[in-house]
Amino acid sequence: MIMERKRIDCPALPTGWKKEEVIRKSGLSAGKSDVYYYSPSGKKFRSKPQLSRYLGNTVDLGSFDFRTGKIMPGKLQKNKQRLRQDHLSLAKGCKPDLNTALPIRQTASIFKQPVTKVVHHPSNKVKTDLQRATEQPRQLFWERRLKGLRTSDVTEEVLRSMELPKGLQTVGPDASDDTLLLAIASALHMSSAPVTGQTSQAAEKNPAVWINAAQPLCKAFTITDQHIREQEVKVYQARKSLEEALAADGLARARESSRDFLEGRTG
DNA sequence: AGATTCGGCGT
DNA sequence: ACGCCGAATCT
Repeated sequence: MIMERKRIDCPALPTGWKKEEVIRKSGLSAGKSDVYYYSPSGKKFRSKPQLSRYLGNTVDLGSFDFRTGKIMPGKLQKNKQRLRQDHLSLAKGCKPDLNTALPIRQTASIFKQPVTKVVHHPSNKVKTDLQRATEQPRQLFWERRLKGLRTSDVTEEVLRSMELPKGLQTVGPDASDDTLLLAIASALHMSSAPVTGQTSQAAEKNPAVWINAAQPLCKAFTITDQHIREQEVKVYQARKSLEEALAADGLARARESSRDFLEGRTG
């Protein structure tokens, strides 16, 4: 007997995502149901955290109800978020979860994502001035929050991290190279001003007092022609592998859609 | 091996 | 009461 096993389009998710509900037919929990989602590529998801990890920041699942598959506003958004990155998430083998453990703003985004400053006064008006992005107060040592973040691809495999040149060294309370890398990457995107590092000698002795918050927490550095030439090679190689990846992806998509067509499916 | 299915822990 | 995920079972 063929059970009704229909995968229905889920409008609350990006196009191509399907939802399925399976009724339990025996055991103590007979009559209850399980809900699954399928990505456009066919990967199965059986919980909201799993879905959330996969979609990352591309979709806000805050008010997404996994069981119904609909956005449910009014459903108060539980603050499941710990203020500190505590023992629980810092514990062995537990990778930080970009989506739930940290506010989106703290990622090294290519977009400016300023902190919103809310001041209570009836006569205040909302400013839409984009320029204010650069005027926002910045927390001293905010880079510490980048600690432990890892780049990973959609399959959650951790990608090989970049290595910084020897000449770059951290200043301040967090001495890890990982954080330094992220801090510098952020600095490059946050402002069009040159990234110089901390130029004050005093910053090294007493960072809390002398840090220039507009600059990443690294010692001042010098760029040589040799550095530039090396970087040019890296960029060339990166472009080449991107080109290859795009070509491979194009082929894969073409294959998949023709297969779907032959098997009478819809895309 | 991969998919399916139900149990049961934690909240 | 239910979300989530481990693991037994099925194909």
